[in-house]
Amino acid sequence: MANFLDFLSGWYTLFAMSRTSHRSRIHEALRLRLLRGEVGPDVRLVDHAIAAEMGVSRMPVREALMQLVSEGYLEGTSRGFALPNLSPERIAEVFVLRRLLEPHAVVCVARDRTVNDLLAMRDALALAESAKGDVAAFHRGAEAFRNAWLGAVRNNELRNAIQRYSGQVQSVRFATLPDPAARKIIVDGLKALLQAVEAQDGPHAHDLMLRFIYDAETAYAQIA
Amino acid sequence: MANFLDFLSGWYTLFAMSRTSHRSRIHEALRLRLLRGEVGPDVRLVDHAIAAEMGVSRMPVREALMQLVSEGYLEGTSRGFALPNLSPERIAEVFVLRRLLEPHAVVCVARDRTVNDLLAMRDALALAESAKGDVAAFHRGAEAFRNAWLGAVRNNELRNAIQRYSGQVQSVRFATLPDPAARKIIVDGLKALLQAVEAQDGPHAHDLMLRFIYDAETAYAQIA
DNA sequence: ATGGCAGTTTCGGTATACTTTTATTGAACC
DNA sequence: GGTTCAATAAAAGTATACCGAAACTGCCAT
Repeated sequence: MANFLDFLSGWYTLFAMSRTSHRSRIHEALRLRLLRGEVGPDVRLVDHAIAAEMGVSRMPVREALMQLVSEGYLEGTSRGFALPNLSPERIAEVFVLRRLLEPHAVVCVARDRTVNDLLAMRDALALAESAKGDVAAFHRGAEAFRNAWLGAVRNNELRNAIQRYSGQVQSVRFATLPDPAARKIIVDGLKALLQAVEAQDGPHAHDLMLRFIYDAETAYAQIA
Repeated sequence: MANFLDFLSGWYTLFAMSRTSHRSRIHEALRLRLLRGEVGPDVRLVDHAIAAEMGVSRMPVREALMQLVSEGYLEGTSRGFALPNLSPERIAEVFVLRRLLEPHAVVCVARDRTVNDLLAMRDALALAESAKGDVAAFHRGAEAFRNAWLGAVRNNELRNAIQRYSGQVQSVRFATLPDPAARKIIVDGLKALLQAVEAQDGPHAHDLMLRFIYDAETAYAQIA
Protein backbone atom coordinates (compact mmCIF):
# COMPACT_ATOMS: atom_id res chain seq x y z
CA MET A 1 0.00 0.00 0.00
CA ALA A 2 2.72 2.39 0.97
CA ASN A 3 4.61 1.46 -2.17
CA PHE A 4 1.59 2.17 -4.30
CA LEU A 5 1.07 5.59 -2.73
CA ASP A 6 4.73 6.39 -3.18
CA PHE A 7 4.44 5.36 -6.77
CA LEU A 8 1.46 7.64 -7.35
CA SER A 9 3.13 10.50 -5.52
CA GLY A 10 6.27 10.02 -7.53
CA TRP A 11 4.55 10.25 -10.84
CA TYR A 12 2.31 13.08 -9.78
CA THR A 13 5.26 15.19 -8.83
CA LEU A 14 7.09 14.10 -11.94
CA PHE A 15 4.31 15.49 -14.08
CA ALA A 16 3.57 18.52 -11.96
CA MET A 17 7.20 19.62 -11.63
CA SER A 18 8.54 18.39 -14.92
CA ARG A 19 10.30 21.71 -15.47
CA THR A 20 12.77 20.97 -12.67
CA SER A 21 15.44 18.30 -12.77
CA HIS A 22 15.08 14.88 -11.23
CA ARG A 23 17.83 15.75 -8.83
CA SER A 24 15.95 18.75 -7.44
CA ARG A 25 12.71 16.85 -7.14
CA ILE A 26 14.30 13.94 -5.35
CA HIS A 27 16.31 16.24 -3.12
CA GLU A 28 13.17 18.07 -2.09
CA ALA A 29 11.14 14.91 -1.66
CA LEU A 30 13.77 13.32 0.55
CA ARG A 31 14.23 16.53 2.49
CA LEU A 32 10.52 16.68 3.24
CA ARG A 33 10.50 13.08 4.34
CA LEU A 34 13.42 13.77 6.64
CA LEU A 35 11.83 16.92 8.02
CA ARG A 36 8.60 15.06 8.72
CA GLY A 37 10.45 12.37 10.62
CA GLU A 38 9.41 9.65 8.20
CA VAL A 39 12.93 8.24 8.19
CA GLY A 40 13.87 6.32 11.30
CA PRO A 41 17.33 6.45 12.88
CA ASP A 42 18.23 2.97 11.65
CA VAL A 43 16.93 3.33 8.10
CA ARG A 44 19.60 3.16 5.43
CA LEU A 45 18.89 5.25 2.36
CA VAL A 46 20.36 3.51 -0.67
CA ASP A 47 20.44 5.04 -4.11
CA HIS A 48 19.51 1.78 -5.84
CA ALA A 49 16.30 1.41 -3.87
CA ILE A 50 15.22 5.04 -4.11
CA ALA A 51 16.00 5.11 -7.81
CA ALA A 52 13.83 2.06 -8.39
CA GLU A 53 11.07 3.55 -6.22
CA MET A 54 11.15 6.84 -8.11
CA GLY A 55 11.58 5.24 -11.50
CA VAL A 56 14.86 6.99 -12.36
CA SER A 57 18.48 5.96 -12.50
CA ARG A 58 20.95 6.07 -9.64
CA MET A 59 22.65 9.29 -10.68
CA PRO A 60 20.06 11.91 -9.75
CA VAL A 61 19.31 10.05 -6.52
CA ARG A 62 22.97 9.83 -5.65
CA GLU A 63 23.46 13.53 -6.30
CA ALA A 64 20.42 14.43 -4.21
CA LEU A 65 21.69 12.28 -1.34
CA MET A 66 25.13 13.86 -1.47
CA GLN A 67 23.59 17.30 -1.48
CA LEU A 68 21.62 16.34 1.63
CA VAL A 69 24.88 15.21 3.22
CA SER A 70 26.60 18.50 2.52
CA GLU A 71 23.54 20.25 3.94
CA GLY A 72 23.76 18.30 7.17
CA TYR A 73 20.55 16.34 6.76
CA LEU A 74 22.26 13.01 6.21
CA GLU A 75 25.48 11.23 6.90
CA GLY A 76 27.24 9.11 4.32
CA THR A 77 28.38 5.75 5.60
CA SER A 78 30.14 2.95 3.84
CA ARG A 79 26.82 1.16 3.62
CA GLY A 80 24.12 3.59 2.57
CA PHE A 81 23.12 7.02 3.86
CA ALA A 82 21.54 7.48 7.29
CA LEU A 83 20.53 10.12 9.78
CA PRO A 84 23.52 11.79 11.36
CA ASN A 85 24.43 10.19 14.64
CA LEU A 86 23.17 12.65 17.24
CA SER A 87 25.34 12.19 20.27
CA PRO A 88 24.70 14.29 23.40
CA GLU A 89 27.69 16.43 22.44
CA ARG A 90 26.24 17.11 19.04
CA ILE A 91 22.83 17.94 20.50
CA ALA A 92 24.48 20.40 22.83
CA GLU A 93 26.36 21.96 19.92
CA VAL A 94 23.13 22.43 17.99
CA PHE A 95 21.54 24.08 21.01
CA VAL A 96 24.39 26.59 21.05
CA LEU A 97 23.69 27.36 17.39
CA ARG A 98 19.97 27.69 18.09
CA ARG A 99 20.58 30.17 20.88
CA LEU A 100 22.79 32.21 18.58
CA LEU A 101 20.53 32.29 15.53
CA GLU A 102 16.87 31.79 16.36
CA PRO A 103 16.30 34.64 18.83
CA HIS A 104 17.59 37.10 16.25
CA ALA A 105 15.56 35.39 13.55
CA VAL A 106 12.27 35.86 15.42
CA VAL A 107 13.12 39.50 15.91
CA CYS A 108 13.21 39.77 12.11
CA VAL A 109 9.95 37.84 11.90
CA ALA A 110 8.26 40.16 14.38
CA ARG A 111 9.36 43.06 12.23
CA ASP A 112 8.62 41.71 8.75
CA ARG A 113 5.74 39.25 9.21
CA THR A 114 2.78 39.50 6.85
CA VAL A 115 -0.80 38.52 7.58
CA ASN A 116 -0.23 35.29 5.70
CA ASP A 117 2.68 34.46 7.95
CA LEU A 118 0.50 35.06 11.00
CA LEU A 119 -2.26 32.89 9.55
CA ALA A 120 0.15 30.02 8.95
CA MET A 121 1.50 30.28 12.48
CA ARG A 122 -2.01 30.40 13.98
CA ASP A 123 -3.11 27.37 11.97
CA ALA A 124 -0.08 25.39 13.01
CA LEU A 125 -0.54 26.32 16.64
CA ALA A 126 -4.22 25.33 16.50
CA LEU A 127 -3.14 22.01 15.02
CA ALA A 128 -0.73 21.33 17.85
CA GLU A 129 -3.26 22.48 20.47
CA SER A 130 -6.11 20.35 19.16
CA ALA A 131 -3.98 17.20 19.06
CA LYS A 132 -4.34 16.44 22.73
CA GLY A 133 -3.00 12.95 23.18
CA ASP A 134 -1.91 12.31 19.61
CA VAL A 135 1.84 12.70 19.78
CA ALA A 136 2.31 12.43 16.01
CA ALA A 137 -0.30 15.10 15.30
CA PHE A 138 1.21 17.36 17.93
CA HIS A 139 4.59 16.86 16.37
CA ARG A 140 3.25 17.82 12.94
CA GLY A 141 1.73 20.95 14.42
CA ALA A 142 4.95 21.94 16.15
CA GLU A 143 6.89 21.35 12.97
CA ALA A 144 4.36 23.35 10.95
CA PHE A 145 4.70 26.22 13.41
CA ARG A 146 8.45 26.15 13.09
CA ASN A 147 8.23 26.10 9.31
CA ALA A 148 5.72 28.94 9.43
CA TRP A 149 7.89 31.36 11.34
CA LEU A 150 10.99 30.22 9.48
CA GLY A 151 9.18 31.01 6.25
CA ALA A 152 8.73 34.54 7.49
CA VAL A 153 12.48 35.04 7.87
CA ARG A 154 13.41 37.25 4.94
CA ASN A 155 17.15 36.77 5.35
CA ASN A 156 17.77 33.75 3.14
CA GLU A 157 21.23 33.00 4.49
CA LEU A 158 19.96 33.06 8.05
CA ARG A 159 16.97 30.90 7.21
CA ASN A 160 19.12 28.37 5.41
CA ALA A 161 21.59 28.25 8.28
CA ILE A 162 18.73 27.48 10.65
CA GLN A 163 17.10 24.96 8.37
CA ARG A 164 20.34 23.03 8.05
CA TYR A 165 19.97 21.65 11.56
CA SER A 166 16.20 21.29 11.46
CA GLY A 167 16.62 17.54 11.30
CA GLN A 168 18.34 17.52 14.67
CA VAL A 169 15.75 19.86 16.19
CA GLN A 170 13.09 17.52 15.01
CA SER A 171 14.73 14.47 16.53
CA VAL A 172 15.14 16.21 19.87
CA ARG A 173 11.50 17.24 19.85
CA PHE A 174 10.52 13.65 19.17
CA ALA A 175 12.44 12.54 22.21
CA THR A 176 10.86 15.16 24.46
CA LEU A 177 7.29 14.92 23.22
CA PRO A 178 5.95 11.81 25.01
CA ASP A 179 5.76 13.81 28.24
CA PRO A 180 2.37 15.62 28.36
CA ALA A 181 3.80 18.33 30.60
CA ALA A 182 6.46 19.04 27.98
CA ARG A 183 3.76 19.38 25.32
CA LYS A 184 1.92 21.86 27.53
CA ILE A 185 5.09 23.88 27.99
CA ILE A 186 5.67 23.88 24.23
CA VAL A 187 2.15 25.05 23.42
CA ASP A 188 2.36 27.82 25.99
CA GLY A 189 5.73 28.88 24.66
CA LEU A 190 4.55 28.96 21.06
CA LYS A 191 1.40 30.85 22.04
CA ALA A 192 3.40 33.53 23.80
CA LEU A 193 5.80 33.69 20.88
CA LEU A 194 2.94 34.13 18.43
CA GLN A 195 1.48 36.95 20.51
CA ALA A 196 4.80 38.76 20.58
CA VAL A 197 5.14 38.39 16.82
CA GLU A 198 1.58 39.60 16.30
CA ALA A 199 2.32 42.64 18.47
CA GLN A 200 5.60 43.15 16.58
CA ASP A 201 7.38 43.19 19.91
CA GLY A 202 10.84 42.16 18.73
CA PRO A 203 12.69 42.28 22.05
CA HIS A 204 9.99 40.28 23.79
CA ALA A 205 9.97 37.70 21.00
CA HIS A 206 13.76 37.48 21.32
CA ASP A 207 13.58 36.73 25.02
CA LEU A 208 10.72 34.29 24.61
CA MET A 209 12.60 32.32 21.99
CA LEU A 210 15.74 32.24 24.09
CA ARG A 211 13.73 30.96 27.02
CA PHE A 212 11.97 28.45 24.78
CA ILE A 213 15.27 26.99 23.58
CA TYR A 214 16.60 26.91 27.12
CA ASP A 215 13.52 25.00 28.28
CA ALA A 216 13.86 22.59 25.38
CA GLU A 217 17.46 21.86 26.28
CA THR A 218 16.75 21.26 29.96
CA ALA A 219 13.77 19.07 29.08
CA TYR A 220 15.97 17.03 26.78
CA ALA A 221 18.77 16.83 29.32
CA GLN A 222 16.37 15.30 31.86
CA ILE A 223 15.55 12.51 29.43
CA ALA A 224 18.99 11.74 28.06
CA MET B 1 43.14 -3.72 -27.72
CA ALA B 2 43.45 -6.01 -24.71
CA ASN B 3 46.77 -4.41 -23.85
CA PHE B 4 45.27 -0.99 -24.00
CA LEU B 5 42.41 -2.00 -21.75
CA ASP B 6 44.82 -3.54 -19.26
CA PHE B 7 46.82 -0.36 -19.23
CA LEU B 8 43.71 1.70 -18.56
CA SER B 9 42.62 -0.65 -15.79
CA GLY B 10 45.98 -0.49 -14.08
CA TRP B 11 46.12 3.24 -14.30
CA TYR B 12 42.63 3.44 -12.93
CA THR B 13 43.52 1.15 -10.03
CA LEU B 14 46.41 3.38 -9.04
CA PHE B 15 44.12 6.32 -8.52
CA ALA B 16 41.32 4.33 -6.93
CA MET B 17 43.68 3.03 -4.28
CA SER B 18 44.89 6.46 -3.34
CA ARG B 19 43.69 7.68 0.01
CA THR B 20 40.73 9.77 -1.09
CA SER B 21 38.25 9.56 -3.91
CA HIS B 22 38.57 11.52 -7.10
CA ARG B 23 35.66 13.65 -6.05
CA SER B 24 37.36 14.70 -2.81
CA ARG B 25 40.65 15.42 -4.50
CA ILE B 26 39.06 17.47 -7.24
CA HIS B 27 36.85 19.28 -4.77
CA GLU B 28 39.84 20.25 -2.69
CA ALA B 29 41.93 21.19 -5.71
CA LEU B 30 39.22 23.44 -7.10
CA ARG B 31 38.54 24.92 -3.69
CA LEU B 32 42.20 25.85 -3.34
CA ARG B 33 42.20 27.42 -6.78
CA LEU B 34 39.16 29.44 -5.84
CA LEU B 35 40.68 30.45 -2.51
CA ARG B 36 43.85 31.56 -4.23
CA GLY B 37 41.83 33.76 -6.53
CA GLU B 38 43.05 31.86 -9.58
CA VAL B 39 39.55 31.88 -11.02
CA GLY B 40 38.43 35.18 -12.44
CA PRO B 41 34.86 36.45 -12.24
CA ASP B 42 34.24 35.70 -15.91
CA VAL B 43 35.81 32.25 -16.00
CA ARG B 44 33.39 29.44 -16.65
CA LEU B 45 34.29 26.14 -15.03
CA VAL B 46 33.11 23.31 -17.28
CA ASP B 47 33.17 19.70 -16.20
CA HIS B 48 34.32 18.45 -19.61
CA ALA B 49 37.42 20.60 -19.58
CA ILE B 50 38.37 19.94 -15.96
CA ALA B 51 37.83 16.22 -16.41
CA ALA B 52 40.18 16.21 -19.40
CA GLU B 53 42.71 18.31 -17.50
CA MET B 54 42.63 15.97 -14.51
CA GLY B 55 42.48 12.81 -16.55
CA VAL B 56 39.22 11.51 -15.11
CA SER B 57 35.64 11.31 -16.32
CA ARG B 58 33.02 14.00 -15.96
CA MET B 59 31.23 12.43 -12.99
CA PRO B 60 33.64 13.10 -10.12
CA VAL B 61 34.30 16.58 -11.49
CA ARG B 62 30.62 17.29 -11.79
CA GLU B 63 30.00 16.10 -8.23
CA ALA B 64 32.86 18.21 -6.91
CA LEU B 65 31.49 21.25 -8.71
CA MET B 66 28.02 20.72 -7.34
CA GLN B 67 29.40 20.31 -3.85
CA LEU B 68 31.19 23.61 -4.25
CA VAL B 69 27.89 25.13 -5.31
CA SER B 70 26.08 23.91 -2.22
CA GLU B 71 28.97 25.26 -0.13
CA GLY B 72 28.56 28.69 -1.63
CA TYR B 73 31.89 28.73 -3.48
CA LEU B 74 30.34 28.53 -6.94
CA GLU B 75 27.12 29.18 -8.74
CA GLY B 76 25.65 26.92 -11.37
CA THR B 77 24.68 28.78 -14.51
CA SER B 78 23.10 27.48 -17.67
CA ARG B 79 26.54 27.58 -19.23
CA GLY B 80 29.11 26.19 -16.85
CA PHE B 81 29.87 27.04 -13.24
CA ALA B 82 31.14 30.45 -12.20
CA LEU B 83 31.85 32.59 -9.15
CA PRO B 84 28.63 33.47 -7.35
CA ASN B 85 27.16 36.77 -8.33
CA LEU B 86 27.21 38.27 -4.87
CA SER B 87 24.44 40.79 -4.77
CA PRO B 88 24.55 43.51 -2.12
CA GLU B 89 21.54 41.93 -0.44
CA ARG B 90 23.24 38.58 -0.15
CA ILE B 91 26.42 40.17 1.18
CA ALA B 92 24.38 42.00 3.80
CA GLU B 93 22.67 38.78 4.79
CA VAL B 94 25.97 37.02 5.27
CA PHE B 95 27.23 39.89 7.41
CA VAL B 96 24.21 39.43 9.66
CA LEU B 97 25.14 35.77 10.05
CA ARG B 98 28.75 36.65 10.74
CA ARG B 99 27.78 39.05 13.50
CA LEU B 100 25.60 36.40 15.08
CA LEU B 101 28.08 33.51 14.95
CA GLU B 102 31.69 34.60 14.82
CA PRO B 103 31.92 36.74 17.97
CA HIS B 104 30.68 33.81 20.02
CA ALA B 105 32.99 31.47 18.13
CA VAL B 106 36.10 33.45 19.06
CA VAL B 107 35.00 33.42 22.68
CA CYS B 108 35.14 29.64 22.47
CA VAL B 109 38.53 29.86 20.76
CA ALA B 110 39.89 32.13 23.49
CA ARG B 111 38.76 29.57 26.04
CA ASP B 112 39.84 26.35 24.31
CA ARG B 113 42.83 27.27 22.14
CA THR B 114 45.91 25.07 22.30
CA VAL B 115 49.49 26.14 21.67
CA ASN B 116 49.25 24.63 18.19
CA ASP B 117 46.24 26.81 17.44
CA LEU B 118 48.18 29.87 18.56
CA LEU B 119 51.15 28.88 16.42
CA ALA B 120 48.98 28.51 13.34
CA MET B 121 47.38 31.88 13.94
CA ARG B 122 50.76 33.56 14.49
CA ASP B 123 52.18 32.01 11.33
CA ALA B 124 49.21 33.12 9.27
CA LEU B 125 49.36 36.62 10.66
CA ALA B 126 53.09 36.84 9.92
CA LEU B 127 52.33 35.70 6.38
CA ALA B 128 49.78 38.46 5.88
CA GLU B 129 52.02 41.04 7.51
CA SER B 130 55.09 40.20 5.43
CA ALA B 131 53.17 40.36 2.16
CA LYS B 132 53.29 44.11 1.86
CA GLY B 133 52.20 44.89 -1.64
CA ASP B 134 51.41 41.37 -2.77
CA VAL B 135 47.63 41.26 -2.64
CA ALA B 136 47.45 37.56 -3.39
CA ALA B 137 49.91 36.69 -0.64
CA PHE B 138 48.09 38.91 1.81
CA HIS B 139 44.87 37.22 0.88
CA ARG B 140 46.38 33.81 1.52
CA GLY B 141 47.58 34.98 4.92
CA ALA B 142 44.19 36.35 5.88
CA GLU B 143 42.54 33.15 4.74
CA ALA B 144 45.06 31.08 6.69
CA PHE B 145 44.38 33.13 9.81
CA ARG B 146 40.66 32.61 9.42
CA ASN B 147 41.16 28.88 8.94
CA ALA B 148 43.48 28.80 11.94
CA TRP B 149 41.05 30.25 14.41
CA LEU B 150 38.16 28.37 12.85
CA GLY B 151 40.12 25.19 13.35
CA ALA B 152 40.28 26.00 17.05
CA VAL B 153 36.48 26.10 17.32
CA ARG B 154 35.63 22.85 19.08
CA ASN B 155 31.90 23.10 18.39
CA ASN B 156 31.67 21.27 15.09
CA GLU B 157 28.17 22.47 14.26
CA LEU B 158 29.17 26.07 14.84
CA ARG B 159 32.35 25.69 12.81
CA ASN B 160 30.51 24.09 9.91
CA ALA B 161 27.84 26.77 9.95
CA ILE B 162 30.56 29.40 9.69
CA GLN B 163 32.56 27.56 7.05
CA ARG B 164 29.50 27.22 4.82
CA TYR B 165 29.62 30.91 3.97
CA SER B 166 33.39 31.25 4.04
CA GLY B 167 33.40 31.38 0.27
CA GLN B 168 31.42 34.59 0.35
CA VAL B 169 33.64 36.01 3.05
CA GLN B 170 36.65 35.36 0.90
CA SER B 171 35.06 37.02 -2.11
CA VAL B 172 34.21 40.11 -0.10
CA ARG B 173 37.72 40.26 1.31
CA PHE B 174 39.11 40.01 -2.17
CA ALA B 175 37.05 43.00 -3.23
CA THR B 176 38.23 45.18 -0.36
CA LEU B 177 41.86 44.09 -0.42
CA PRO B 178 43.30 46.31 -3.17
CA ASP B 179 43.09 49.27 -0.78
CA PRO B 180 46.34 49.38 1.28
CA ALA B 181 44.55 51.19 4.12
CA ALA B 182 42.05 48.33 4.32
CA ARG B 183 44.91 45.83 4.54
CA LYS B 184 46.43 47.83 7.39
CA ILE B 185 43.10 47.80 9.23
CA ILE B 186 42.79 44.06 8.72
CA VAL B 187 46.29 43.33 10.04
CA ASP B 188 45.73 45.51 13.08
CA GLY B 189 42.38 43.86 13.73
CA LEU B 190 43.82 40.37 13.45
CA LYS B 191 46.76 41.28 15.68
CA ALA B 192 44.48 42.58 18.42
CA LEU B 193 42.29 39.51 18.04
CA LEU B 194 45.27 37.21 18.38
CA GLN B 195 46.42 39.00 21.54
CA ALA B 196 42.98 38.64 23.09
CA VAL B 197 42.94 34.95 22.25
CA GLU B 198 46.44 34.50 23.65
CA ALA B 199 45.35 36.22 26.86
CA GLN B 200 42.21 34.07 26.89
CA ASP B 201 40.20 37.26 27.23
CA GLY B 202 36.90 36.00 25.81
CA PRO B 203 34.80 39.16 26.20
CA HIS B 204 37.49 41.30 24.63
CA ALA B 205 37.87 38.87 21.73
CA HIS B 206 34.10 38.97 21.29
CA ASP B 207 34.05 42.75 21.01
CA LEU B 208 37.09 42.83 18.73
CA MET B 209 35.52 40.36 16.35
CA LEU B 210 32.26 42.26 16.30
CA ARG B 211 34.15 45.43 15.53
CA PHE B 212 36.21 43.66 12.90
CA ILE B 213 33.10 42.46 11.08
CA TYR B 214 31.54 45.87 11.33
CA ASP B 215 34.62 47.45 9.80
CA ALA B 216 34.65 44.87 7.04
CA GLU B 217 31.06 45.65 6.16
CA THR B 218 31.55 49.40 6.07
CA ALA B 219 34.72 48.98 4.01
CA TYR B 220 32.84 46.83 1.54
CA ALA B 221 29.89 49.22 1.42
CA GLN B 222 32.22 52.04 0.38
CA ILE B 223 33.36 50.04 -2.62
CA ALA B 224 30.05 48.57 -3.78
C1' DA C 1 21.73 48.52 -39.84
C1' DT C 2 18.96 45.84 -36.96
C1' DG C 3 15.97 42.41 -35.56
C1' DG C 4 14.50 37.96 -35.75
C1' DC C 5 15.03 33.01 -37.30
C1' DA C 6 17.23 28.57 -37.98
C1' DG C 7 21.50 25.66 -37.75
C1' DT C 8 25.18 24.47 -34.83
C1' DT C 9 27.59 23.94 -30.71
C1' DT C 10 28.09 23.55 -25.99
C1' DC C 11 27.04 21.98 -21.71
C1' DG C 12 24.21 20.13 -18.05
C1' DG C 13 21.20 16.02 -16.92
C1' DT C 14 20.34 11.25 -17.00
C1' DA C 15 20.91 6.32 -18.03
C1' DT C 16 23.66 2.23 -18.02
C1' DA C 17 27.60 -0.59 -17.22
C1' DC C 18 31.66 -1.79 -14.84
C1' DT C 19 35.16 -1.66 -10.86
C1' DT C 20 36.52 -1.19 -6.14
C1' DT C 21 35.58 -1.42 -1.51
C1' DT C 22 33.62 -3.07 2.58
C1' DA C 23 30.44 -5.57 5.48
C1' DT C 24 28.47 -9.87 6.33
C1' DT C 25 28.17 -14.56 6.15
C1' DG C 26 29.89 -19.04 6.52
C1' DA C 27 33.29 -22.40 7.01
C1' DA C 28 37.45 -24.22 8.76
C1' DC C 29 40.64 -24.37 12.35
C1' DC C 30 42.22 -23.80 16.99
C1' DG D 1 32.60 -23.05 21.38
C1' DG D 2 35.10 -19.24 19.86
C1' DT D 3 38.23 -17.06 16.51
C1' DT D 4 40.04 -16.12 12.09
C1' DC D 5 40.01 -16.03 7.29
C1' DA D 6 37.92 -16.53 2.85
C1' DA D 7 33.81 -16.14 -0.16
C1' DT D 8 29.95 -13.48 -1.19
C1' DA D 9 26.98 -9.65 -1.54
C1' DA D 10 25.84 -4.89 -1.29
C1' DA D 11 26.75 -0.41 -2.18
C1' DA D 12 29.83 3.42 -3.33
C1' DG D 13 32.68 5.19 -7.01
C1' DT D 14 33.72 5.90 -11.78
C1' DA D 15 33.43 5.68 -16.92
C1' DT D 16 30.95 6.26 -21.14
C1' DA D 17 27.08 7.37 -24.01
C1' DC D 18 23.00 9.66 -25.15
C1' DC D 19 19.60 13.38 -24.84
C1' DG D 20 17.58 17.88 -24.36
C1' DA D 21 17.93 22.59 -23.45
C1' DA D 22 20.18 26.85 -23.78
C1' DA D 23 23.32 29.83 -26.05
C1' DC D 24 26.06 31.24 -29.87
C1' DT D 25 26.51 32.01 -34.94
C1' DG D 26 25.43 33.51 -39.20
C1' DC D 27 22.05 34.30 -42.50
C1' DC D 28 18.13 36.56 -44.24
C1' DA D 29 14.58 39.97 -44.42
C1' DT D 30 12.82 44.26 -43.31
